[in-house]
Amino acid sequence: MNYKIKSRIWIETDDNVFLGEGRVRLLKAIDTKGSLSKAAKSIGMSYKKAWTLLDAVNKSAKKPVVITSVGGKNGGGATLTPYGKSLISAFETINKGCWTYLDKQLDQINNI
Amino acid sequence: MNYKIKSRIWIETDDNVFLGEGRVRLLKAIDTKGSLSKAAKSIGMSYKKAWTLLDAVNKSAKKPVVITSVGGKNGGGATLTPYGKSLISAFETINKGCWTYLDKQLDQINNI
DNA sequence: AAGCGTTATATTTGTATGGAAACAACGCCA
DNA sequence: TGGCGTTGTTTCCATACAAATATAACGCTT
Repeated sequence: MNYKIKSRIWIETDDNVFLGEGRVRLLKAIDTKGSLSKAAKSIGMSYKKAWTLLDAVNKSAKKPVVITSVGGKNGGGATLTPYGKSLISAFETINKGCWTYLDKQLDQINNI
Repeated sequence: MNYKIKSRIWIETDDNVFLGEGRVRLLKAIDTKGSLSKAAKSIGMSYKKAWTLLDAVNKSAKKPVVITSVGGKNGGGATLTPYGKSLISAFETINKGCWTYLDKQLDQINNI
């Protein structure tokens, strides 16, 4: 059995984690579901954890990432801003590039 | 304040973590100290945790990484094999390459 | 005005992780 | 042969993390 190289990347501001793979997955679910509770349920995450993650994202973001509203037409909801969509896109592009870089290095480990 | 991209890489075999940054730090300390207990103390890690990590490394490695001996001249000890040294070197090279790749991608995040 | 589906928040409960300490086994050495 | 400094292993406890539960607040809708 050969070795595999795995990686995790994330974005920080002042030692606060801002964006990682789990948060990106949550943001994408928010984009398709339109609500935080439905997004959390769709990815098997508790509402509380989802709310905590979203709160951390919004607190350390330079511009708003998700707009939430309480009460109203359908009880409220959460929508991803264009800035949030761009962030997700950039994150995933960089992440894929990291994977392909690591794949190219695999021989250095397996051929020792 | 600008964003920073951070990363963690590790090596797996069959869903078992084989080598990561913490294990590499432990292996390097073993190389300089010659014993597991002294290595653990030198990097502020409990002996039990160090032993557990080393056990996992040895169990999923394709060739021996650390040779341990019980009893004897100085009570025993732990020595890094040439294979282990090569692994550490390759791991750190790949890790640095990952960091420089990510640094080059930073503008994609900060310029949105 | 009551009901609904949200967001937002606090409280409790359960679980997993990690450290501390204790101790057996081992083999050289004096 | 007893002492020493290791590795190897178990047990217990504390702490942090995660999950479940409960509830308030909100504002449209009917």
